[in-house]
Amino acid sequence: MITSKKLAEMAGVSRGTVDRALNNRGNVNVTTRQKILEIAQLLNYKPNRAGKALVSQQKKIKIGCIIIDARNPFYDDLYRGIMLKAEEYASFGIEVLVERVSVNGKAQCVCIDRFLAMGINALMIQPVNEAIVTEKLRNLTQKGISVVTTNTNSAGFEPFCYIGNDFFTCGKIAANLLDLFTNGVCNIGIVTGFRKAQSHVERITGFEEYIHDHEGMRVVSIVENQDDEVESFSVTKRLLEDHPKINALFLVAGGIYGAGKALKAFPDRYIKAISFDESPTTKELVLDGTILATICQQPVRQGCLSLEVLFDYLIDNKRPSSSKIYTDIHIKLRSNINLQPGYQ
Amino acid sequence: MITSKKLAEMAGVSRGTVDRALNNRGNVNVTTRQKILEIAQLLNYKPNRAGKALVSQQKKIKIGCIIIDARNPFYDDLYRGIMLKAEEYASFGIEVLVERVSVNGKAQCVCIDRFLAMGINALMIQPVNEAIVTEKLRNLTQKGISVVTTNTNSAGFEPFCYIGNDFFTCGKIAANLLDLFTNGVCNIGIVTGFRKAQSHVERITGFEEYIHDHEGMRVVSIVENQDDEVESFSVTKRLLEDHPKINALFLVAGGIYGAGKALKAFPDRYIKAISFDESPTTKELVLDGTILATICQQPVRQGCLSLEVLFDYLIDNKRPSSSKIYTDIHIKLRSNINLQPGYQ
DNA sequence: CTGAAAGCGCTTACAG
DNA sequence: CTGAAAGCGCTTACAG
Repeated sequence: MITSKKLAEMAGVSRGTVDRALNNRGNVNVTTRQKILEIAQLLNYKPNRAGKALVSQQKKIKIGCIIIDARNPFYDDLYRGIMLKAEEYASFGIEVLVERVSVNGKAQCVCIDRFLAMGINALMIQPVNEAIVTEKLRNLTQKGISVVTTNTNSAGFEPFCYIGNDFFTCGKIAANLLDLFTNGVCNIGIVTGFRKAQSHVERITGFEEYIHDHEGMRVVSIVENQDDEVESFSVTKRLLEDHPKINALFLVAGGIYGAGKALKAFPDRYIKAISFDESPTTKELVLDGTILATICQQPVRQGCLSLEVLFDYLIDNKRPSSSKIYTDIHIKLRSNINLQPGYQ
Repeated sequence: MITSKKLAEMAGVSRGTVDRALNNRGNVNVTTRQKILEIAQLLNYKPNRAGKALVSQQKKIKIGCIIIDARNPFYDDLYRGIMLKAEEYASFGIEVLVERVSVNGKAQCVCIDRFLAMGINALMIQPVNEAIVTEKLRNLTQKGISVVTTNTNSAGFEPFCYIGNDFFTCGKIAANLLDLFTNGVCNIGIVTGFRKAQSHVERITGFEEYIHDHEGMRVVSIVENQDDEVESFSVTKRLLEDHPKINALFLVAGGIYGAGKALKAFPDRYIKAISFDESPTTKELVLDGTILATICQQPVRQGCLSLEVLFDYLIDNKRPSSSKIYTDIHIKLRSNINLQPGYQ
């Protein structure tokens, strides 16, 4: 293995100088620097991660994490992913602070300020889409604190890296499944969460793009359930009553349990339904056949990846391959919804 | 952070003694050992990975990898996964040796012997299912060399860890998809690779278990294509000619391109076809609608995981959570077959 | 059975 | 602009 010590010997300088040259810390004579870089290149020198990690512990690196606090098992999975990595990184001397904050821009900002006071070096956040948060995150970036946004993004903010889903493609896949389940002929009812929520809009846009060149597929009506189970039950029920021809249902966001209850009120309509994510109630609906497929987005992995990206950057100065990392999209049916996910 | 140095101070002994006690290296007075373990437990001591990694480099750890050499892009992906990790571990001073060997038990054994002579500490292998290989792998295990089997296993051999697919469940999922695509009513033709290949048999068993309680689904005939494209074309063509009622096709293994060609000869039959993996030719068949869905098994990730498991064990003495790690099963349709996989 | 010393590869003050 | 020394947390001979 080629080490910085060997490099120093070959260049006839000290290891300190090698370090300064390779890491652009200044205070190196230009020609000396050139020489060192050349030799490093020639021997394909790669700094040893273990050595690097050991000394970076002295920096007492802290990573702050803010995830949304709401009654949604999806967020619990995100949390689990974070904790998995937090534990691993503890053994590298890195401290990970995690806070669950309600869906509220101000509350998120307060938490960020608290993290700042504690001296975090990087932040992972599932941001609420409010101007006040965008502003705050921009501020952090200016201060040199890298921000990773997970699962959602704050409009107009350019994070160090976004980690999450490609909502547009998810919508397309939903349409593709309905196409296959109905032999390309269906009257579709769409139940969305909020007409304005960016992720919900993107899913519907992807869905519509797919059916655009599938003549037999038609959207009959779109209703909104505010991500609320009770509301979802009543709007879905009314939707199905008002449109007896609907034989396919696209459940865009929350309120799946409520919609499922409504579906069960029309057992003889054989409506093909598609949903997202796999909360326990959704799982049950897939298992009992009310929902034929649900499209999942690896929340645990999103949590893991967010910390991995920051770790690699803080310890190794290694940037992610892209500023957007999309997790895999899993189609789950009755026969695979109960599988343990592979190693996260 | 709590370090072995701190532990030593608290127990009033040297770091050497702490090390011997915690790692069961012997030569420690029983009561001293007890005391050290107690304190470690109390303070929830976790050894620092960076420190451990740094010293384990002096062992010059070598991992040997043997994957099958055949014209199958699946194996290339496995190779890519291995190389990804090999590069990462190089920066931990670990050497990864990779050989591609033809489907031949003796050739694999010769390669293993070569690796032994080079002093490998662990082996990753995609074993050929022959007694001679099983025997050799058992031998390695006895010598204290951990063996991970990837993608397939050698009958009767208990590896340190198996990493790959759950073929049985894959078969079930295939049946589940056909169920959904045909509204539960179909006459199925099955094209398998080899009647005796374990993985092919398992996929068919899973498939049959699913249709067992789905009255409308019926298997009309099973044919064998020897994983050969030309053979596959002719047996599939004959199958469809002989059974005009077949409206669903289950492609169990290789020869997908040939089967696709045969399918195209019967455009007016609208046969619903399902396959496995995503070689370039299979991708094309999914994109042009000949195959509706293909079930994929993350070969790159299988390669990565195999090395990860060995790394964690060699460096950290950490065993995998289970002796079988199944990678995720991805259902790919026209709308998601061209997506880049998330971070491997 | 135990401890003191040296070393893994890297970076960080500090003295010059 | 440069080098010598110390140190991160762990393990490994070696001397007693």
